[in-house]
Amino acid sequence: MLSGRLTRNEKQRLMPKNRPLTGNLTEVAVERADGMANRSSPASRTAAVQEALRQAIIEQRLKAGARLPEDAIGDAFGTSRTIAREALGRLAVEGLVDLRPNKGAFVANPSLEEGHDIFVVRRGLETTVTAALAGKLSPDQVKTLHAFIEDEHKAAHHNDEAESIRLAGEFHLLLARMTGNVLLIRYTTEVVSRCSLILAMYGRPHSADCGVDEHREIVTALEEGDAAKAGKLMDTHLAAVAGRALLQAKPNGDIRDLLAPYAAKIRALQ
Amino acid sequence: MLSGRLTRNEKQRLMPKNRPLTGNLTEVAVERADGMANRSSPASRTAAVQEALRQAIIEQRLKAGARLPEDAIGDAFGTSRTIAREALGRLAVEGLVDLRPNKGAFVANPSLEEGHDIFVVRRGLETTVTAALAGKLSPDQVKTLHAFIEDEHKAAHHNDEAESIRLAGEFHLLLARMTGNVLLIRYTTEVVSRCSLILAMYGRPHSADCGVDEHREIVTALEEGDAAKAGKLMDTHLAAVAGRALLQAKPNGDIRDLLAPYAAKIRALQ
DNA sequence: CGAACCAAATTCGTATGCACTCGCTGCATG
DNA sequence: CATGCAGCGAGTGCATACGAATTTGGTTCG
Repeated sequence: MLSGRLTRNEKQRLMPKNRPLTGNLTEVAVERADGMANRSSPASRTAAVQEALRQAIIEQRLKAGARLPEDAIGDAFGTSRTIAREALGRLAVEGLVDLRPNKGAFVANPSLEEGHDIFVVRRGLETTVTAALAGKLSPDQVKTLHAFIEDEHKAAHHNDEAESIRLAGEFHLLLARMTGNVLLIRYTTEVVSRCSLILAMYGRPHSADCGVDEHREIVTALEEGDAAKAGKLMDTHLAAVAGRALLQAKPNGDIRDLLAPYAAKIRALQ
Repeated sequence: MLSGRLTRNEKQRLMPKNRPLTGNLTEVAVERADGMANRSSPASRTAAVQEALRQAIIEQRLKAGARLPEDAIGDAFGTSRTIAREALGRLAVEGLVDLRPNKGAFVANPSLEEGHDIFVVRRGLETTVTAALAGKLSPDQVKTLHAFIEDEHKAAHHNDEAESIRLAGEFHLLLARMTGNVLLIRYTTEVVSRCSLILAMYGRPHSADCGVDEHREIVTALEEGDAAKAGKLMDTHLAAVAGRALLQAKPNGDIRDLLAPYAAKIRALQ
């Protein structure tokens, strides 16, 4: 019964032309419609919308600071504002969306400073991950990790920046999931999402691929059961990623991008 | 216009007698009504309800596993289900509430295992806090901390267990807030909430007060700027708290409390 | 006497309507 | 020409209505 309703997407064509919505919401919705359908369980439309928006934000198809009106999202996904609102609320908790009372939702526009803070937390969390994992990986898990690193290597060679960032994030998530610690998984997922956004915003091009070898080293240390070494490697790895990314604003942005953070700051004040 | 509606509480008397609601929702609501009123800004009713429920859960006025029907909460607080639902959703994110699709919301009933996981994360986070704070405390902050520890000491002497647990949590929050790292503060707040619940559920009586001296030591190490020492102290402190708490189930619970976890496990299966 | 089935009640999931708030535009005024 | 302010439109905040799913209790049949 759910799948039938997703075809309602034609509604989007009569979306109000009111504002030059930076990223095209309808594209996102259409593309994701399949994803929602072939997901084995409906798992609540909210989750589907949330996931779609999350991807769109991380991939920067929805630009930082872009407005996210509830009805536009509802229309785009063929649901009511209720669903859209709920999804936005959850994304706000994740830190990918800014929710300003009586003003609406906006794609998060983290400053460099916030980015720094997030990386600090991430380093702490992932050090915990390595501590939990050192010497406790099953042979299967090790195999999975090595296979994954192989994929990363390939993506890096193809100079596919977006894919590299995504895979790098996935690697860290993979590690977190192997701990089996639900809370640790959730927090790690959140910070990785946010870091992906930050890297996409501020990272220099080709800054992600350097990490593959470091990933390999970390896995090796984990296999050896050397928690201290693994933790150290992870920490310096993340510090390196943060350092590469957060030194400066992305150089290839046009004026609007460069001004966006300042505009956001002003907006935040009022 | 809002305040008038809170008098609707008489509705509760005809609340269905279907289940022996472990904690009385209406008590919670009434008590909190003032809190909502004298809060300077309305600050959204959702937040108020969320806060009230959070307190109620941590103080175990709403017992673990208790049902939290949306209408009952709405009625109790004089709002609609919309608000109640939103608040429950946020609490679910915090881990204080279990949200089972199509079945409703329940007060979280963390198992010892989950408790262990949460403490693992907490140790990681708070180690990060100490790392961020070591040698960076202003004289004012140091003074604040010492004053706080003094309060803890007094509460411990009064054998006020609930207050001791609350203050112990507050101390850790105080530290986290001093980092100024928004994300770190949020995560720490969450884990401290959940740990409070777990301690209340599983902690042995008088197990909290032992921590005061350890708090003092941690602050001293932070003043000295010895990050390693402070981190170590924090880690062992939390390990000790966890150890004291999680060794066994609370002995003074009545039969229903003792059976609750098992009941929850069965319910979770189906 | 027990099991299976059906019906009623409860409660959730979702949509939608109304009111209020905020920001903007255009006009009047110093 | 700058400033203040009414009116207006967009969009959220909240309440409520309706359909669907799940549980409960009773009833019937083996």
